[in-house]
Parts: sequence; structure tokens; C-alpha cells
Amino acid sequence: MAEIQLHNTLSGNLEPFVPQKPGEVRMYTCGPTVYDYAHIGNYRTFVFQDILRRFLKLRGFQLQHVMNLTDVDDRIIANAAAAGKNIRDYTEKFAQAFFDDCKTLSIEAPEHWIRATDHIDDMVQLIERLQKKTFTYASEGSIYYRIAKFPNYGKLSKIDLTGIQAGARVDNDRYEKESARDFALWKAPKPGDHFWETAIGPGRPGWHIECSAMAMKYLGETLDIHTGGIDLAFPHHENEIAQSEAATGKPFARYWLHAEHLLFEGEKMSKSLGNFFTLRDLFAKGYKPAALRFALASVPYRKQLNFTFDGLTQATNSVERLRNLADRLQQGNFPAGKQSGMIERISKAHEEFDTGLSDDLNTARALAAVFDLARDANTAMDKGEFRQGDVDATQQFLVTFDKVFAVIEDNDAQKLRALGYGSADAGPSDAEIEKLIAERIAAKKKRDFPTADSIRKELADRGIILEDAKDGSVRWKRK
RNA sequence: GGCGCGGUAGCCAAGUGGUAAGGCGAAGGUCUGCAAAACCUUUAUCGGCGGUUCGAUUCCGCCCCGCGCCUCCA
Repeated sequence: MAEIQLHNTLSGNLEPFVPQKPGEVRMYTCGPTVYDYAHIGNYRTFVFQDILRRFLKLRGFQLQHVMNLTDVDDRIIANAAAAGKNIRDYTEKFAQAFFDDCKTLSIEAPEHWIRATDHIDDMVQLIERLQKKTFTYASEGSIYYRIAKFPNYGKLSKIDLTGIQAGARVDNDRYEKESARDFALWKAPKPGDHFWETAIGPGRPGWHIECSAMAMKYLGETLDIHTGGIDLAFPHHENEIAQSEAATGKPFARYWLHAEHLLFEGEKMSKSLGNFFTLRDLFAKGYKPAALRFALASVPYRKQLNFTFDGLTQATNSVERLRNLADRLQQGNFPAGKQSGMIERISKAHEEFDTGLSDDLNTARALAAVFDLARDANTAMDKGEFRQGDVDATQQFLVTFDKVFAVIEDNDAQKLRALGYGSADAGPSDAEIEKLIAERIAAKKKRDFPTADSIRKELADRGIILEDAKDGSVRWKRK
């Protein structure tokens, strides 16, 4: 197996991945702020993280992966107040939608899915640690982090603080701060705001402190991997480093991995620009979960992904090709034994697949390995050189592939039904399909092709595709 | 302006100092009563200009273009 190399934002380079404890990976992921439905740009990052965790598991690592839900922030407080709800009730709906979406995209549940509001005490304790070390100062009931006291500030995002003047582009008029870049660890409540009564006073946590507190609580003071979208590198992750390392004196995370953005029509997809799609938007247009996952996963994570509907259609067809191969393996009758060339070919595919993913999760390379094998396997089948023993080996390879990519197994219809799509039109039952196929075979035997064709067309209109095999058998699939 | 990502066929996208993976699409074939699936063939000289080199898409320099971060943000 190839050595795993990951691009570390900290160094700006590809680095061999070696966890602190052999065989075990402690990983933290910044999850969504549950103030609204997440869009597919958000899921680009979550799919990347899923590919990463699945690949690490495939390579035998024991994972401790934590993902947080940010369920307290300015937007949530404002929206909840406007809706006349407490913040827990307000966020519950979007948290649930997020879980549903993850399931739909086959994003595995991390070992710990946690909420900020369940960890207020941990944050307070961390702030107290920082207070003792005088990394903080209070102002008008809020508590700020004093960046001037942390010389390494900027090491992740390579930001140069000299020249940043208070005022110009920095929103500093709401609170009194010593320096424009200082950020709030704890925010004093405004009238009517939701707040917590704590040892450090009434209020609510700043955004950054939650990740430091929760990551260290579950994973220890030094994580192996910390991931997120590229836009989080500054200021969020930079501030996490400042808080955590000031408190512990130890490196906070050893590998920082950032996913590039998904673009739509050449611009970053975002709520504020209004150019976003949710999963539900795409499903309503008839696109399938696996196709979206494929589209999001097929472009390596450090490359911006320009989302288009044409691209989604391409992904749909690519997935179809792999599923056709899987079906063909399952339904075919092959002579016993093995074809020596094929076995070698499959082991080469395994190797190339692993090499691709080991190269900083180069999914494009990994996919090429799969499609190469697909062609060779199909060719061998066409030539009659494929054996039953090859079926098993090929299937094993596809299973391995799907442990990471999770697109071959066809449970799209089921997933969509769970979300409330397509339940009205489940299509003809299996029994009905089999009956019509039998009628069509009978018609064909009588060389009554008009009847045979009309049955084919009737089924096609109802979303069922028939394929006649050379041996007279018929396979069908739902479109 | 600073920092970062990128500019490879109609579209998506790998990649290497020695004339460019893979997928989608398109065209033409094979197979087929038809169709589908599958297979075969065709479909690029790698943003521009210089330089280094026997040879550069790949190294160096300059330039052009797109996007992101520098403010909440996956």
C-alpha cells in the first residue's frame, strides 16, 4: 500500500500522514451552523470529509471523529427570537434536516456528533484557563482574546496583521476592543438575548471557542486532523489555534485539511449571494442522491468545483455505468474457474485505487482505476473469457471501491422516499413487471414483435428499462 | 495590495522532462427482430510570450484570465 500523503495547510505542503498513536486517528470536523438548511456547497466539504474518514477506515485506522453542530450564534438567536422559539426548538428542525441529508448522501455518522449548547461548561472552563494566563481581557461584560499576546497568530492562514488598522474594514464599533483583530470568547447578553449564567458572567460563547473546547474534550489537546471548508481557515481555525495553544502550550492539530469551494456560475455558492441549491432542490428536479455524491466526490477536494446541471447529468451517467457492471456480474452465468489475466488485472486496480486515494485523496485517479477495470471486465465478458472466480474478485474490488465512494449500491429510490419524494409514484410492482416480461417473451416467440415492442414501450413509459441478453434472458431496472 | 486555488479535448478531469489517464457527450462501427447494455474506432499538443534543455504541457521568468480568503460563511 502506498504511503498516505495529505496536504497540510499549516505547511502548505504535502506531508506523509502519520498519526500520533499508531493505528488511531483523532479527527475533528467543523460542522454546520444549524440556522437554515445546508446547501450543496456545504455538502461538498462534508462529502470530502466522509471520503477521508472512509479511506482511513479502509486502511485500517481506528477513528475517533468528532463533528459539531453550531447551534448558538447571532443568526440563530435572532431567527429564534423572531419565530418566538427557544434556540433549541428552533435549531432542532435544521439539525434533523442535516442528519437526513447526510444519510441521503451516504455521509457516515462520525463517532461523536455534538452540539455547542451541550458544552457551555467546557467552554467556560477553557476561557478560565485563558484568563489565568492573561490571554483575555474584559470589556463591557464581554471577554476578548488578546491576539498581541500570541506571537504565532497567523501561522495557519499566513495572514500578516501589521497594517490592519482598526476601523477601515473591521467591524469594531459594537464592542470596545484593544485591537481590531481581537475576537470575542464570551459575549455579554443584549436585552432579550438568550444567555447562560456562568462563572465568567452571563452571556453566550463566541463562535471559535466551541470548537477548541469540544475538540480537546473528546480528542485530547493535540488532534491528528482538523478539517473544514477553506473559508474557515481564517479567522475561525486561526482563532482556534490561538485559543487552544495559548491554553495548553501544545500544538492543537497536526494536519489541517481544507476543502475548496463549490462554485455556481463561477461564484462561490453561498446563502448571502442567494445562488444556492439544497439537496431537496435537486431531488425535486429529478436528480438522484448517488449522482450528487459522485459529482461532489469526483473532483479532488483541493480544486474548486464548478457545479452545473450538465455535470450532475454526467455524474448520473457515470454512476449508471458502474451499476451496470455490478448488475452484469451479479446476473451473469460464467464458467467455473479463474482467468489468470483477470486476477492480475484486478489486483492492479486495487493498487491504483489505493495509490490514487493515498495521494491526498486524489479521487479522480482512484476513479480512473475503477473505470479502467470496468472496461477490461466488460471486454473479457464480451469475449467469453470471464470466469466465475473473476466475478468474486471483481465484486470484491467494487465493494472496496464502494466502501469509500458509496455510489454503486442503488438505494436512491429508498432514500428519496424517506425524504418524501416519489412515494406517490413507486412504479409498477416487481410482480407486475415480471408478468409483463413473460408476456413479452411469449409474444417474441410467436414473432409478434409489435406486441413485444408495445410492452417494452409501456414499461419504459413507467420507468422500467428492459435489456434482452443473448441467451434469451431479460434483465430490467428502474430508471 | 497580501495570502491561496486554478486555466489540459464540446463538458468534467488526471498526469509526466521525451510528444497527454479516466468519465460524460458526439460521430462511425460490431452485436441485436428492435432497443438497451457492452465492445471497437474517431474526437487535445496542454492560457500567452520568452528562457534552460538534444527535447517542456511538465523546470525558470514575465504577462493575461477566472475564483476564493483577508468581514459572517463549508
